[in-house]
Amino acid sequence: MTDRSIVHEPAPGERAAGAEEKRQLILAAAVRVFARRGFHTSRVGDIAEEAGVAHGLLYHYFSSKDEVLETVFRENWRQLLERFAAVEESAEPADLKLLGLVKILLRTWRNDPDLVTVMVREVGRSPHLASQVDDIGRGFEVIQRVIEQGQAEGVFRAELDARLASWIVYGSLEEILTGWVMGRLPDGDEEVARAERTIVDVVCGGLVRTTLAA
Amino acid sequence: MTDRSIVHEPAPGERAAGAEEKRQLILAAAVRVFARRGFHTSRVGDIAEEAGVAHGLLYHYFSSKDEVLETVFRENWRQLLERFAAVEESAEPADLKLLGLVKILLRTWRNDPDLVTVMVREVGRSPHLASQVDDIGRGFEVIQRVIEQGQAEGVFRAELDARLASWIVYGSLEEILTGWVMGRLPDGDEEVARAERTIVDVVCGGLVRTTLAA
Amino acid sequence: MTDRSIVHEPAPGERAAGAEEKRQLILAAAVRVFARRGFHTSRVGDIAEEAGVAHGLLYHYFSSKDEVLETVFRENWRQLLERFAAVEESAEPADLKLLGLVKILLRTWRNDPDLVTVMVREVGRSPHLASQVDDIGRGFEVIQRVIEQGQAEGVFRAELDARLASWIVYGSLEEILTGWVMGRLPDGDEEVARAERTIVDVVCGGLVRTTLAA
Amino acid sequence: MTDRSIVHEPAPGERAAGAEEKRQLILAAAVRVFARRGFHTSRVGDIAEEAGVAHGLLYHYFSSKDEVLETVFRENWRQLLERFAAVEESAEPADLKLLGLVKILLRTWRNDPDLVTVMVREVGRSPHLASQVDDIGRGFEVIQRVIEQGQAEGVFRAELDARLASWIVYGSLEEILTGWVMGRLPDGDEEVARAERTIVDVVCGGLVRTTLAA
DNA sequence: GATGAATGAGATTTCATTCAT
DNA sequence: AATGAATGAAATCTCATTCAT
Repeated sequence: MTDRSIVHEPAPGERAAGAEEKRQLILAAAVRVFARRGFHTSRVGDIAEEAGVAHGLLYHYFSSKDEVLETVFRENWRQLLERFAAVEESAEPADLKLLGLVKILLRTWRNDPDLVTVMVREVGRSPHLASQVDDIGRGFEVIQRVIEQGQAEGVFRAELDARLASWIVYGSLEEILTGWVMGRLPDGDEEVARAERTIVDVVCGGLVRTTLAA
Repeated sequence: MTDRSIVHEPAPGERAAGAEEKRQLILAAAVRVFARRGFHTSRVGDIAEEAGVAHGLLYHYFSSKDEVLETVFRENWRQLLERFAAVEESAEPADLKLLGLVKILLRTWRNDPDLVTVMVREVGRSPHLASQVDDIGRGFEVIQRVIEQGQAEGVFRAELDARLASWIVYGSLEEILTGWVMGRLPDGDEEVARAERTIVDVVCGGLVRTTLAA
Repeated sequence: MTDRSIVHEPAPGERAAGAEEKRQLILAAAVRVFARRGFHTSRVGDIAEEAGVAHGLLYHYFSSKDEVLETVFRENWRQLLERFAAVEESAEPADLKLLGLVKILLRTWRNDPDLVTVMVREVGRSPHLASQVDDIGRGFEVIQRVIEQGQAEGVFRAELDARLASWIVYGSLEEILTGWVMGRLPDGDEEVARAERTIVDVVCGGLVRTTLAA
Repeated sequence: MTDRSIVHEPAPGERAAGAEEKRQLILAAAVRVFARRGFHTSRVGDIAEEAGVAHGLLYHYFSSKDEVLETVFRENWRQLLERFAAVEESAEPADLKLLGLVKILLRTWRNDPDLVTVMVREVGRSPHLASQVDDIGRGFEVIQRVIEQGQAEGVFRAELDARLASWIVYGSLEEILTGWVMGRLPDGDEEVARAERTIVDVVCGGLVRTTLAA
């Protein structure tokens, strides 16, 4: 929606609007199909059928099956990055920012599990989606900067490698999402809340019981 | 190698030995090819060529391309689990055990990057490898038990969810391996050593600087 | 031809008509190829080439090579059964009906030897064409009912097993068709006419010279 | 057995006897497998497995899968022709000879249904078994000569085409065998007896009730 | 925009046959 | 004689993509 305002609209008539709707229809269908069957085993015909259009139409909006996946990733990851940026720019202390980032990712699961499934399973580790490399990196960088900020503020330990730490945080998130995606980890509302707490708790406070805390 | 002594040898002749060698040849070739091109884009012919055998022979030893991947996973993961078990059964305190587990996984990267590439990219998140589900879970369980042991010994904080914590630890490991696999994270000897330290450091000590430590 | 008027036409445009034409093109090509090389030794590519289309198109209309054969059988056998029914329902005496049925089968050879070749060689005795079983049986039943009618009318001997007799009649026909198909029996116009006569003559009158006839 | 005496026996030792046994073992297994799955869908490995030998051994005794089928046909058809010849040379009248021939073929079904299945389904109509052509023809010729003898003796009607008539007789037999093979016709002892009677009855006496007979 | 017929490269898998042991 | 590992031609079928309508 907000997105739409950016896109070139040839005419404010129904034609263009209808066309854009179809495009979104196809993208949404693709997410469902990719989530269900995986990218490689999904057929272009499956996506078209799920969207209720002829499969030829898909090539009106996208140049290939790969581009559909890339678009799914790009358009959604951009939204995520925007929300990341909002957290980063907030006035919170570093640890609360970290919690904010964690919440953004984990709650996306509740909102759109299919989308997360696709992101986690298909995009994260496939080497052939060119665009994704930089964009994903940008997510890590936000986490890294928040950690560095915490170190600069004296809240986080300065001796830790902030870059590696950002990978640890992100890895924790992605693994738990994967657990939910694969159905190997319960994912009710309560569990999501607990996961948020536990990740921040472990990553910030560590597993070890400090003498004072005891 | 160690395997060989365990394996049933149908006949003490060279035939069986030769056959087993070929099987291993194919499996090793498959790992290289899957690492290079990904499972779905690898052709059976590529594997055969890499192994220096006719592609038909592959079907003498395996019933399908899928079974090759499954076998790669199963046979190697089993080895990993055995080494995990050794660490778990050692007399070390919980945090050192955790370090031991971390080392096992991260150093495998140095020993056999292709294998890790395949495990991380193809197996970890593909829902269609039946056997894998249980076996992977068994890895998590070891980590979880080590954490629970730490909690029981009073070293680790008891209020943390040990199961989620094990996913966090494993996710950290896998993400950094992924970083190496994708070439997005430097992976020299020094970096591997630092990653080991950082993971244990973060997970055990947390990011936050405790008042006393300061 | 007659068929066309019955078939459901999805749209009154040329598209559907063109598609149906292609389908028939493929079926006709398949008959020629199967007749020439036999079903098992015919390649899907041969059929496509004979039809002048890409082999992929065959799978647009049929789900497998087997289904092509099944369709050839089903659609043609149905026509035959309709002509059988017409004879059965006519007002002729039983022996003339029998002659009618014989003529239908034997003259098909002259009209479409390839089709008969396929029917005789590939369909009649292959156990894996599911649909065929019932339909073939229906052909026998017509013959049997005509014989039973003849018995009821007192023209045919009542003590004969009508079912077995129908198999005898049909076997006579099929064997002579086979002889033509295999080139072991001459098949000119005259021979076909003589075969018609001889079959009816033998089956109705018997080989034995009756005293009176002598 | 009787056969064996004709074959060249390299030495009267066990080696040769054992070898010949294996050959027969393979042939018998082939008949069972061909009957069960059809020639084209039977694998050489199936035959070997059924025979309990390695599939390589098959090529010790036969040059190809085709040759196995050809051998099955040749060796068994020869036996049949010998029995046909015995009937032909007997002193019986033509109609009884005809009955004799019918009995030979139909009773083989009871003795060895698998063999008949293979003969009927695979050999009779496949154009690629070279040798068979002449041999099968020889069967027809016996029938034809018996009919001609009947005509010469004045028992059978002279105006009938003896050659076509022989095809009719043979077709009747084969069709009923096919009915048994395909399970579309009951095949108990009684049914076999009735089939014998009916075939001779129809073919000799005809379906039509003669005035006197009535 | 929309359809779906048509294409054809390409992938997996099968299996008869060979041959070293 | 006997085995079964090894070969590789060949076949079916899939499916992304194009394009005429």
